[in-house]
Parts: sequence; structure tokens; C-alpha cells
Amino acid sequence: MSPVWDGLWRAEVVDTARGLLGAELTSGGVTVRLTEVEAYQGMGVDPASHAYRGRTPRNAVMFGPPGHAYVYFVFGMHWCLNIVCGEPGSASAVLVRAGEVTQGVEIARARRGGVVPDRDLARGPARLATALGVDGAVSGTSLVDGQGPVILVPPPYPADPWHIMAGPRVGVTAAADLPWRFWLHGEPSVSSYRRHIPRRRRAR
DNA sequence: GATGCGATTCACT
DNA sequence: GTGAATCGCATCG
Repeated sequence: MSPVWDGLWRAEVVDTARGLLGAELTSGGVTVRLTEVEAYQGMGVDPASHAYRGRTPRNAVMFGPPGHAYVYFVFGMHWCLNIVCGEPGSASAVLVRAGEVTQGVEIARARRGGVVPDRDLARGPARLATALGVDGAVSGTSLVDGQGPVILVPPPYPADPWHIMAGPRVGVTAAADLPWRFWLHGEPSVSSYRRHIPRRRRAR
């Protein structure tokens, strides 16, 4: 594993998240440059984390070594891609929320199913996963050993700190006040979703 | 642009 | 049974 990665995984997950801005994910002919990420801490610490209540079959890979993919299924139709961080057992991770497609634009567009503006190809975690062709089969594979279906490459240089914005994580109901979402200022590919608002059940 | 809401499957309680 | 780390479309301004 490269020294770059080693240092990133050892950092606090919020710093790891910032350090991943500008990194590139490549899968099946499509490359995405990360412009928006969210940090999730580990078991018993972060109530918004899937690992908060401990290890389960679904989140088991979060407890494994860093640099691996944790992919989960939400809302009955979407896949989301996370990068496992920290020491093995720490169960922290960074959710990849959005990016700019830098290679394979037409492949990504085909995966997204037709007419999609470039900036929207990987704008949002489920769209990003779709653009890369990522699904549950990727979960548990390494992103950094060059052997897996998805390859993660470090940023050519760290993002300018003045360029990094921070705010509440999107769509989470717990710990909604923590500014653990990070994005690159001015990037058109940054998702614009609002904070989750619990909706009343419609059975009435 | 902002806001509201339904779709649709699964893991966990 | 409940609610979820979302998205796309409809509606309003």
C-alpha cells in the first residue's frame, strides 16, 4: 500500500474524507474525480453510521481493513459506495457522494440510461455508483491493490483547504448537526440535496 | 430554484 | 413492522 494511503487511513476519518477530495475512482471504463464526500465514524460513536450498533452481516466489511469498498442498498433501488477507513475494526468509512466524470463520459451516460447532463452523471451517491457500474458485488473488494473491479487513485495534490466546504451530512436523521460532509467549492457536480426531513407516515 | 412526495427492497428491531 | 447515508417527477414561484 502506498505511503499516501497509509497516512490517509491513519488519520481521523474527517481528515481522511477531506484528503479523498480530488481522488479518482475508475471502474469499467469510467473515471470519476471525487468532489463531495461524507465521513462516518465507527461503532458506538456515530449514530448515523451503519456500524453504530455493532457488526452485522451487512456492515461486516466496514470492520475490515481500510481501502476496501462497502456498498449497500437503500430505498429499494439504489446502491451507495463507501470507502472503508481507519484501522481494521474501527469501522469508519467515507461515503462517496458525488464526482465529475473525467473519462468514459459516454459509457457513464449509457449506464445512467440516456440523456443526462455531464454535471449530473455522478451527482449524488446513487448516481455515482450507477455511473461506475458499482453494485453489491463490489462490496468487500479492495480499491487500492489494483486487483479489484474498482480502482482508487490518490489526488495528484491535496485539495486547497480554502477550497473545501463543510456542512451537515445529507439525508441522515441522526447527528444531523455534525458538519461531516465535505465538498469542493464551485464544483457543478456537487449534489444539492437537502437535509433529511422525517415524513409523517401516510397511513391515516 | 425550491419544495413535496411516491417508488420499492431489505436489514434490523 | 418500520424506516432508510435517494432519486425523479410534479408543482409552484
